[in-house]
Amino acid sequence: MRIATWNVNSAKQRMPRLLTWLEARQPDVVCLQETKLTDVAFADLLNEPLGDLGYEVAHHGQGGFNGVALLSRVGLADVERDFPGQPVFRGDTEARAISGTCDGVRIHSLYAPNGREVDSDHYAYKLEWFDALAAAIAAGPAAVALCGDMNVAPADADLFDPAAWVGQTHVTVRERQRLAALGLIDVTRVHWPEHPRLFSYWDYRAGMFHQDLGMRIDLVLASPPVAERVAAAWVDRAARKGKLPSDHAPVIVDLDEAPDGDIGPVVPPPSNPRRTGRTKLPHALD
DNA sequence: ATGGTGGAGTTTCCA
Repeated sequence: MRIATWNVNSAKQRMPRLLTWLEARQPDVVCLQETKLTDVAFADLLNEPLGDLGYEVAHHGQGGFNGVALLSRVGLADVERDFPGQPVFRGDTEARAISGTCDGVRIHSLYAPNGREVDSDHYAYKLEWFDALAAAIAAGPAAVALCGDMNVAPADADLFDPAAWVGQTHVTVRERQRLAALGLIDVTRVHWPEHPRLFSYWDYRAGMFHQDLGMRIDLVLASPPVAERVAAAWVDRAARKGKLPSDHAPVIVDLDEAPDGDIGPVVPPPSNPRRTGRTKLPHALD
């Protein structure tokens, strides 16, 4: 099963690219963020072309800002908008979370609050949002993947220059603690433990992408039953190139088949690490 | 030149 997550920065502006990219990459499950559309507008624009590509679609949007979607061609069950305990900002529950079960995995498409300035009301909201998310995930299914724009760079290695972020959001200890407290595995980093430029976001301004001055804030965070199935995990930088790109690149993760629980009593071959149960994966979140 | 881009939606806010 191929899972992808992409902050498209307006599904309307990105529609031609999105459809071309889906055909090229053939993801089975797609998490989108910053659609910036209402549910009606998203459906009017995309339900037909996405249906033609074989996807079931669930969208949660408010128009203008935020907006998340979940596409699946391997089943899309028990769709939930928001998550239990999700905080409000200035009275509004923002459209930042949608989840569904796809081929046995609970998939969350998430757009974390930006935080704006450290210690602003938006920053406090961001921390509360992560706290509530952690509680909701802990109470949910064991096989889970959080996919999306988490607006936190897990480590300094996820920044082109850590000095450029001193005093700014996305890198503070409190934000990184919230990310780590989710207790999940950052599967892209696990598969590229030493990669110095595993960025997923580059500011539109000042030629940042062309100089590869970016940061990694788009993540797939998986629980052990999912993480141990990861065969590949990468950032699709090509999708950031060319005309009218999003400022984010997609992250793509391939999962091996789930272990089959219906083949009778199994004595797992001890030489196969996939069957010996997960003990430890390197480079979990700091 | 006192800025750099892009998307929202009206005029400035947001990222």
